[in-house]
Amino acid sequence: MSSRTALAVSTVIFALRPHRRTRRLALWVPLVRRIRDPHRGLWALPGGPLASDEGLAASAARNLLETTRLTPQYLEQLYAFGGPDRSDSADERTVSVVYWALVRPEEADAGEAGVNVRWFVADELPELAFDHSLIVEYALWRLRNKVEYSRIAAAFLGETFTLAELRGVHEAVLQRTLDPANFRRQMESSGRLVATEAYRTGGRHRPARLYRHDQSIHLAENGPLTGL
Amino acid sequence: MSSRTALAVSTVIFALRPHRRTRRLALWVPLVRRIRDPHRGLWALPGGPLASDEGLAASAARNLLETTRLTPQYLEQLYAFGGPDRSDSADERTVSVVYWALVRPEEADAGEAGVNVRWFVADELPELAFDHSLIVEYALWRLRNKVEYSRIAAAFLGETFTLAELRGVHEAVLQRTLDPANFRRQMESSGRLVATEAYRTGGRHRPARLYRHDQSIHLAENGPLTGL
DNA sequence: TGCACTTCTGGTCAACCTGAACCTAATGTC
DNA sequence: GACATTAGGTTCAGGTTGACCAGAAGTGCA
Repeated sequence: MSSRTALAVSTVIFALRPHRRTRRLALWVPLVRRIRDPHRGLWALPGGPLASDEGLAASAARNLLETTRLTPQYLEQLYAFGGPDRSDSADERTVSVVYWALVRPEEADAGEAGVNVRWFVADELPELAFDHSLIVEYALWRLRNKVEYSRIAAAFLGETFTLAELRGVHEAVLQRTLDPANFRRQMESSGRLVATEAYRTGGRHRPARLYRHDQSIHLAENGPLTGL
Repeated sequence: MSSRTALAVSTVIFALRPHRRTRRLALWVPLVRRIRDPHRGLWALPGGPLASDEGLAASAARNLLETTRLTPQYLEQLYAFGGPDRSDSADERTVSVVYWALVRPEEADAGEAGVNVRWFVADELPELAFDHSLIVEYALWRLRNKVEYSRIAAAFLGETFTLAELRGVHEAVLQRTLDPANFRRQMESSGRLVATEAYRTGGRHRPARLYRHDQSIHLAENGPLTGL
């Protein structure tokens, strides 16, 4: 009854890199090892208290930078978790505003530095602190839904890319193979792609045309909140 | 820099009632007149500080009950707003976790009592306090999106209803007319409806069969968060 | 009683979308 | 130059969608 309520911001960060065993693209998530009770020693989402003069999204981006040295290509609010049971300690309850972010693989490599930070494959996580397992599960659900009707897959890729590369992102996120011809038809008719005159050569096969995304289209459509 | 951060929970409450002029179904929203600065006299979303021992959703439901005497048929988190600029006063910043709720019209009538509470048609709102106009706009956007792929329209109706009544809800939310025959076909093939043996008589036309929703299907699919 | 009127309900049709299969094009390798 | 491999394009069947039509079954009125 007399408990205080603390406000924290955490972030689920996704990167796309080959799985260690299968070499196929998989989603990776960086976690931070807790160095104090409760849940000391368990892995948790990067996050921290909200600075008094910054916005929620800014706090997520700052914390992401501090813990993983990364800047997100895409950042969106996921959910605010505030059950009275998820307390840090007996006399303090924490409400967490959680964001989810997408970063490029090159960036993810550069971010390996942090000593208490380690990257995990998103579907092979260890036991996490607090309710963070549920949070990651929900973030994965949102990502898998959103990749189908937005162009957020672009956040995993560079400026230009082949349709096979873009398809690889979708396949890794959705965890199923997609028909190349049908995928091409869908992407071409979506109007989100712009064909360039460049080609990706070097493979032992016909070169693939490079595309880029139409920059005038937002990564994801969030209605009236698009600007935030 | 030295400002404190307060945590509040607000709710955008939707009911469906005939428009005062056109007599057509429209979305209504209850607002509360502010009795203190800042924005004294302006209308604002019902809400209040989070009690220390309750969950976020519970706080929204309690506040909804206190200000409008209503219990929601549907309640879902909308977004957490926390820009550093939306402060109540110079030295205190407020982070608002906003929910949106759907209530039945009968309930909405009973809720007229509150003296500083008034219902407005959702697209004809006056100037609102803080960033509440944006919040309502976003809630409307979410509602209009969600009504197309979930069965939340049921929250506006009673236990049983005719297809015309259900179509009326969709038309009012989406603000466009729908073909009765095609709407029927879609609803029937969705598997969400169960036909009853009762009919609605009394109109000067052929009686309409009454349907009810399949209770085993959730109002809205929220993935891993369905239980919360 | 019979007719007008209204909405319910079931159906058709063309356009579009989707998944699946197949074919040709263009490169590197041997 | 033959071959393996992936890019890129076409076709076909099945399902879905919007537009429209017509009979069914009530109420109200002559």
